[in-house]
Amino acid sequence: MKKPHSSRPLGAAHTALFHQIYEALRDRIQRGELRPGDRLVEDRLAEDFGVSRNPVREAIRMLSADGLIDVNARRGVYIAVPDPAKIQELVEIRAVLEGHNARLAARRGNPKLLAAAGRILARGQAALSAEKINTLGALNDEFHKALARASENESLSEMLGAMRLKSSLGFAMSDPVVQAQSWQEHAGILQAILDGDEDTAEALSRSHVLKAGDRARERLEAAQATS
Amino acid sequence: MKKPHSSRPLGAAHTALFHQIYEALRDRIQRGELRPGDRLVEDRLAEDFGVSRNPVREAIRMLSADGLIDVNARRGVYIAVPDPAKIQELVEIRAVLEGHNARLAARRGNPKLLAAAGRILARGQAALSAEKINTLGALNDEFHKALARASENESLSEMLGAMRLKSSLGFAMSDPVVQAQSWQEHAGILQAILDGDEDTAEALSRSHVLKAGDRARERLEAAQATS
DNA sequence: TCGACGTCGGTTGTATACAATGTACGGGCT
DNA sequence: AGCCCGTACATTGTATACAACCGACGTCGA
Repeated sequence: MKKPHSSRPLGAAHTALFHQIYEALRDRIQRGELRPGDRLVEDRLAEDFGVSRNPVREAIRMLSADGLIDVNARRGVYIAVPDPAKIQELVEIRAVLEGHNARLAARRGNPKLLAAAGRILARGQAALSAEKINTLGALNDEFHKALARASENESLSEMLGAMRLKSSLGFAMSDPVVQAQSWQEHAGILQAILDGDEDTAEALSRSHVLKAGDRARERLEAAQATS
Repeated sequence: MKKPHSSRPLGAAHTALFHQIYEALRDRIQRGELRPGDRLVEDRLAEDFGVSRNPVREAIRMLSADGLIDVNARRGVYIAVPDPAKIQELVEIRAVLEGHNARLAARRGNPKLLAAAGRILARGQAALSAEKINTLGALNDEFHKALARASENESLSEMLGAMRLKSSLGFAMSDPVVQAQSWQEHAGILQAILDGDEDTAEALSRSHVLKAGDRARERLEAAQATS
């Protein structure tokens, strides 16, 4: 169950330990190394990271506030197990926000930021053609991040990032045909933004998120049915 | 600067200390007992609450993840000082979400939940007539909470609550005339929801949040100009 | 007079130690 | 056999102790 991840000694940055641990755990969750339902034991984490329990606990509190883990008082903390209904709620909210974000991006029309998004889009399509499926998940995240930046609303950008992470807990990537459709939608969204067509950009973004949410939910329910 | 708040010994509930402290600090921030820019010293808080520094630190980490406090590594933590630009960003996002929430509430049309909102509305209008201005802030929060419940989207409800808190950091209440207009808008929103008019409900909610945001920002900039 | 430097108090960051609770396992009873 | 209960262990929650760093004050020198 637990890979002997063997604790690289925390990249030795000059930020506080609890912060490094917070980011490390966050990364592991995002990468799927820690999966929903997995238990986090403070002692083990402390030993793995080569620190005491205090920084670990503080990191855990932050993850808890982010909603990435569930704390059962005195019964241990677990990676949050996605409840399909909650995920659906989050997806609906994210659809609205992502749509608004696209509208703002179209309104701003910042050439530099949109060009950056275009580059990510090209890389995604290239990776798709080359069938480098394992990199598509990260590129997908990059693309949405680029779009978020293009709206020039930093708070919105942060919120969308957090929501993407929360609503995509279990699964890392899907199969090629689904990815192909997804990147086609990406292209349409970016085009609408470049055209300055706010209504279309918003509508396409919304439906994109909702569709991706449906696909994810299907897979989630299928996975939970087998367990 | 520091009132001798004298530390009632934490209501003696049976939840973990760090959690109680988290909620206590959250409350103090919401009530305005702790104001933006105020410093939080771990030792003092620990002594005030009659506990050690560990639970205090964990509570601080949670508040930090919520965005309610700013942490300057090794330089102390301070109640977040609202940057007008950021507040404006948050208000815009909140307007979109509150609008969507109203749309959902109109779509659901849950009689019980809408009746509850109606009762809050009546209490607010009564308090307005009686010029009990100091209670209007809490009632305003209650009304928006009731509306959030009426959309029957728990995640949205939580997010809106967190955003209201963050975007209304410094100020507790405003003057009577502003409040009167605000409660008039509340009535309009609820009426549209009761009519099942999704478009109107959304539009009114949006403009309500944006107007309230403008008023708050004016007062904030005025306050910062004097300091 | 003014600025560089050293020292010291105050505060944050981390480690270790102890208390308290939950869980799992096994013995005894029916 | 099956269930109840008690004991031991594992783990969380909290307290205390130590280390590292920041900032302010004062001294010294130009």
